[in-house]
Amino acid sequence: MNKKTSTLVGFKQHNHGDCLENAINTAEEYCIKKNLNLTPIRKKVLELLLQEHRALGAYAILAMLREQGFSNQPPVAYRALDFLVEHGFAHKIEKLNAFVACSLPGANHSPAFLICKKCNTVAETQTSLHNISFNETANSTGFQIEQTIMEAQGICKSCTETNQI
Amino acid sequence: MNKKTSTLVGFKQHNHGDCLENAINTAEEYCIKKNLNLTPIRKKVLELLLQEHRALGAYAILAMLREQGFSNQPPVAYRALDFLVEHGFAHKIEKLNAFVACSLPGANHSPAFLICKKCNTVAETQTSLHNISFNETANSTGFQIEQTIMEAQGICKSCTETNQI
DNA sequence: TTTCTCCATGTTATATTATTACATTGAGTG
DNA sequence: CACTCAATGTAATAATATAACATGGAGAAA
Repeated sequence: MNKKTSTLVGFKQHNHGDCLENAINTAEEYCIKKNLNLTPIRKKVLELLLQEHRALGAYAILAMLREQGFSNQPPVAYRALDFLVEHGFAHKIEKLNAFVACSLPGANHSPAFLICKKCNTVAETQTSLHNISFNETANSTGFQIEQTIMEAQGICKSCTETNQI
Repeated sequence: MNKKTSTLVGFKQHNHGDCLENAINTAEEYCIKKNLNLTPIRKKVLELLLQEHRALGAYAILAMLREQGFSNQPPVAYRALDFLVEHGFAHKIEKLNAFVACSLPGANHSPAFLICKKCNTVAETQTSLHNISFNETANSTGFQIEQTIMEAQGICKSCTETNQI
């Protein structure tokens, strides 16, 4: 397999402070360019998600918002999440009914996720090739794919190693 | 693409009565062989699912069970569904929080689903090849995949054609 | 037979996730 | 100024899922 067809983020070491700041800056620039309104709530939710490489449930986010002085009715979180997902700043992990910040903003989006059952870390990969045969299967029957969900659950390297010690 | 790498069921014509009866028979034989207990409730839920090529929510199933005289508390449906999913007779469609009968029982299971947004039909395909690059991406980072979810949403051929007329 | 065990089911209650509906605010426009 | 529209505030409720404990009944063990 050609290594260039896939990128992995989330089970690697990286400078998390930079990671967060870069992502926020990128989002802000993108919103200005696209005339989108990255309001305080939306930005805060994005920050909360970026602080983790785990999926957060809407109600976990809601609790954090309350701590920051925002209103804590469910629609507050869901609206912000809807905005972030709609514009590619975050993704919903269907298996967990929870949300992660996008690790590869700006990229053509057909992401796939690796979800560790032990530590709940979620890694995002790109799926340029993964989907080809799936798409072709679909197209050959006349089915027009609009959105694809790919999520794998298992155990990440770090948890496997920890377990073996 | 090699057509043999994927099979599609659900957007094709077929004799539904036979389909249902065959599936039930297959399930019964399989359960005898594996010493599994296909109780009346479990069998009824499987029948209900087989009558559709759509995903049914647990509460829709529950309502149908009640009509048939079964108890209608949520655990009744969820337990039966758990059994069916665990043994490969049904699948959960995460995107819909709903369940479909397995279209390819006995097959090595790494299914992928095509979900029509218009008619809600769910087609099951096999993913022998689809997953290879995903698996390799995962493995190359030491992630051990236990289960993979692949679901595509879009418009099926029949709905596309209907729309155009 | 009696008792034991275990699986399946019955039942109550509650947890978790998500949406509907309507009111309010506030920035930008005509 | 008042209109509009997007964003937010708020209350209520819908939809999905599970925990916890009680009951029943088949088959094994005594």
